[in-house]
Amino acid sequence: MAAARRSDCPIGFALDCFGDRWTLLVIRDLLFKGKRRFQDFRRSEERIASNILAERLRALESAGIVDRHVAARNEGGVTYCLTTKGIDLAPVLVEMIIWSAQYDARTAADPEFVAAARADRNALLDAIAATYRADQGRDFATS
Amino acid sequence: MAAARRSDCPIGFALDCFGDRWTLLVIRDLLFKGKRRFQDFRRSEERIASNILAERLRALESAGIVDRHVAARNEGGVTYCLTTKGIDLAPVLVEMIIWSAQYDARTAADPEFVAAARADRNALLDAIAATYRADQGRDFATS
DNA sequence: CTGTATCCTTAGGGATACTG
DNA sequence: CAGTATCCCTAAGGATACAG
Repeated sequence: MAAARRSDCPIGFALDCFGDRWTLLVIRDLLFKGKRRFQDFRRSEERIASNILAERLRALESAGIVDRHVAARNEGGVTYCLTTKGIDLAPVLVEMIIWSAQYDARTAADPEFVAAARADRNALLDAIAATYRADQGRDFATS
Repeated sequence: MAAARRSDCPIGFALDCFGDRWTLLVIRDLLFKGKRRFQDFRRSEERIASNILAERLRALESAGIVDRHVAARNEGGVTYCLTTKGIDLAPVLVEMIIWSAQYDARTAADPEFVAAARADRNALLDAIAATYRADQGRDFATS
């Protein structure tokens, strides 16, 4: 169901994976907002429709960026989490956040986050991955 | 003509600026392929239509990411170049290239480029900016 | 709660022709 | 060469209802 890729360019490939108006927001929710459930994503500020969300999650799963887990009955519900391939998108998102923080006055990026990124980017990325893996989902992206 | 922004999230802002199927390819052409002219962009592998290209260039200009220059008559033509704000998108593109190089076998990223990025990312970004400003437009992104 | 299923609307995009 | 102007069309997205 994936659209035919338009070129062998790495930028083009990345665009094919997450170059639409919704996918990166879902990844943001996973990476920075600790969201794991369908309804969590739906409640995000941007108000994604349920059919669109379902489709994006399926696409992300089939791209190997997200894992879908069906919890035991008594646990309730379905959860999504990033694979390593998904966590490896953190640098892309971080650079986008830094760029927006620099050029958009209205952007609600955490100044501490940006300062940390500039001071020691590798340490920040390690921290993000560690935090993600610890499943604590601190909200880095917005105050 | 810019669509209303959907949120104050920095990721959302970035998406509003270049989160479509074409804009980042134009920026790629400027940043890594030394392209400066309308027809250059049109000749890119992905074959953008002239009306779409014109619209994206206008949007990029009005976002302050690209500057439009009308050369003297004897110089011929119109050229586009990145502003500082546009050059500052290099980190985003670089991370996308690294990610694609890691996860897509078909991607035609220059191994030297990726190695340089991993070895000393800041040096690479400086080199990109310097090369860009020197207007040499070496082709970093693809072999 | 996690999705499907429909229906409908619109914006984005392709093709093509044309202009200064 | 650097775009406009049209026309057309489809895929992407919103609303809503509902199923397991």
